[in-house]
Amino acid sequence: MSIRILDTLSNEPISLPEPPYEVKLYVCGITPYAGSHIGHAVPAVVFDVLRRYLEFRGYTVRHVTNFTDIDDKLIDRAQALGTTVKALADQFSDQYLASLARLNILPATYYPRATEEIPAIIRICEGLIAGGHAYASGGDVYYRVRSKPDYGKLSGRNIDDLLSGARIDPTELKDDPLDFALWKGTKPGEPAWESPWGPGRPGWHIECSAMALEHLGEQIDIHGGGADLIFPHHENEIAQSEAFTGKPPFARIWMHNALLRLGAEKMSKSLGNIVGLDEVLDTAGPDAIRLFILGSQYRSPVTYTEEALSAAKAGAERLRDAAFVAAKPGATGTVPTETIAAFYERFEEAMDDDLNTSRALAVLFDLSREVNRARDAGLEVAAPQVALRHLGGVLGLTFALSEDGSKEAAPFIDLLIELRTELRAAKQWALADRVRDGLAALGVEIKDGKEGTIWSFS
RNA sequence: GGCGCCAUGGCCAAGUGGUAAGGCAGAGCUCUGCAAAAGCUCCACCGCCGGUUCGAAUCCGACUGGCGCCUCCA
Repeated sequence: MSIRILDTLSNEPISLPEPPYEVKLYVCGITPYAGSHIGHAVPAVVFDVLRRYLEFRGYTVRHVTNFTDIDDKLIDRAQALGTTVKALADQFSDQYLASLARLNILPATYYPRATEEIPAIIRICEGLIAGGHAYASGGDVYYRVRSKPDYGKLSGRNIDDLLSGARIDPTELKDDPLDFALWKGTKPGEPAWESPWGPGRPGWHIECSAMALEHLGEQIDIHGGGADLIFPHHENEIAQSEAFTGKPPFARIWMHNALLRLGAEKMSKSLGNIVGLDEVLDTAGPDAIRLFILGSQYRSPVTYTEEALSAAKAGAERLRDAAFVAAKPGATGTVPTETIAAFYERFEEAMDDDLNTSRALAVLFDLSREVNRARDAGLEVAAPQVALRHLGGVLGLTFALSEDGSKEAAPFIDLLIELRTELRAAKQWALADRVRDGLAALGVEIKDGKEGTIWSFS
């Protein structure tokens, strides 16, 4: 079977060409004007899993994710903080990438920045003007929404409905209130670049078209992002890209993840209901976050709650224990190859079906049970464990013990556990339990096994 | 107002025509100095009403409740 992804535009499952094939993947990135919240982890994890699964299935992936490092919010924020747009953007871009690394996200092949694509942006504006799809007005350049009849095809709207929406701010510089800015003439104090229309800066949507065109070509395979980008961002991207190249489709597949909610509402900076990504990373670790996100299919909205996260944390621990538990001493016999193969089949079947990570996760939990059963039955556990770690790796799970920076504590904890083991051997239960309870109070969990005692940070 | 989505056990979440995956929590048993972990067993008829069908959580219609986009947002 082949991988099928539901395309937002056609609402049909679309397959990619069979491998070997290089998948051209463009995922809309962030505007780095503030710290990241867990909502940002959703597309990062979803598209990371897409990438890992494609590679698992034999594809190579050219993955480009942009930083929109020039825009109104950045300008306002920089002025408020008395810093430069560039310094601000660099700070939050770096911070974002550091958080992604902690989440075990594979780095994109390339991370272009809007401010480094100005020549391409200008070239596209000129091309659109030449083709009659855009016009200069004042120091601005606007895309003419009515220049092609299919505007609105991605988000399922038509221009006249949009007009009746009445939240549009008509500007005298625009021929039509729905036309959007490709290039904005500069205002005093703003960063600006030279252009045929005078000094200015890119509008919001054009940078993505430019970067996709520059780094992936005129037609890409998968264009992804959060569902909130469907309109107007991706709608406008399609319009200007296809108008510019004259080669539809701009993207073979449009793939959008549902937004994370906090309580009943979506999490967003404007609502002020944000939970920082790094804080969650600190308390729950990367695997729990991934389990939490991948527990539902990417097009279903997930709701962030403490309970859901701690449930995911418990699940991550279960997987990790199974992935590394030791076989009984003197274990003989192994789990049949066919049994292992069946898990792979189920996993692939789930993932092929529009990245059904929820089902794929169920396979991993079943595989964990297989490991534990094999161990209890006195079998070798290496084979199912290798499979578990392999397939878990496709979902980007690290199986790492807690990533607490408490490594310095490890030797001391080991020493205490050694002492406790001796106390237990001497049947000094009260003292042994004091050690265990004391460690527990400090956040160190102990598990006694046949092969000795293991511990972890809870 | 326009476009669209969702409603499954205590919580989360798969499942789109044939009698409900998985996780968390809970109960019992086994194992164990105790505890934890692990294994086994148990725990739902799928928002409401009507319809189609031999048969529906799954299709159609109405209703109720919730959410998203239409404005910066991943």
